[in-house]
Amino acid sequence: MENEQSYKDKKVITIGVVRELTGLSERQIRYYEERKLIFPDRSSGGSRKYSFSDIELLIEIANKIGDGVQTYDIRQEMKKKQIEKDTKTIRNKMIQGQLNAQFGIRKQ
Amino acid sequence: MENEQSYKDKKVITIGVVRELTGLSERQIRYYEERKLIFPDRSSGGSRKYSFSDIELLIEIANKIGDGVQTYDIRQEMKKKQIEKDTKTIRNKMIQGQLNAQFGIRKQ
DNA sequence: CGTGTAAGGAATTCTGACACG
DNA sequence: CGTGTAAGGAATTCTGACACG
Repeated sequence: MENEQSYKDKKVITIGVVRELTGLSERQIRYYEERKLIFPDRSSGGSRKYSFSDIELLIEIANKIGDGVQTYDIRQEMKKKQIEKDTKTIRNKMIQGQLNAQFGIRKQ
Repeated sequence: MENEQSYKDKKVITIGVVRELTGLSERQIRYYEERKLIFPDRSSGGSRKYSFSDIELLIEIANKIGDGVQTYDIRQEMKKKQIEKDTKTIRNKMIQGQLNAQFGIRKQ
């Protein structure tokens, strides 16, 4: 659950390769970043670095735009999903905290 | 067994990122290719592209060189390993062929 | 709104060679 | 043998802007 994901989420891919892998133009890829849909890392020189996850996300974004969804709405969707995810994480942490406090049970 | 590996073995990483990830110099990385220890893809423009597997292999190579092993000997080791692997693959295929011929058993 | 494009510059990468040892 | 380096050039990427609609 750590080593597997380390490949998928590691931001190491330059925009040219992303262009090839997604079929999108660099203009499109940069624009989606401008609209806060995607968040590449930067090299020391300023080049964008993407992960495989980012590439999958870009393809989803492009599909939605192809369906007529606007970037603003895509962003709202993503925010909502993120909140759901965070909520679950917090709930789990609270339950874990309760268990620890009462029984000292701890996940390995 | 296909999608997981597709990330690890996909050659999408430029030499600069490989340098950062391995701590090796570009000179070293290119030299190991010259000695036939590593085989990056090339972009249309000629830039080298490496996979995460390549990065792991580069680290192994560098460790061996640090131990005093010469590139030629590392190459022999790698060849030997590859032959063992191929032998196993061929043996499996032959067994599979026998089973198919006699019983029509087929792997899904 | 989402995308194409030309512009100019900076960062990245490439090859072949000389150097050291 | 394995690696550093300076050299010159080519490929890659960056930003800000104009255009269309």
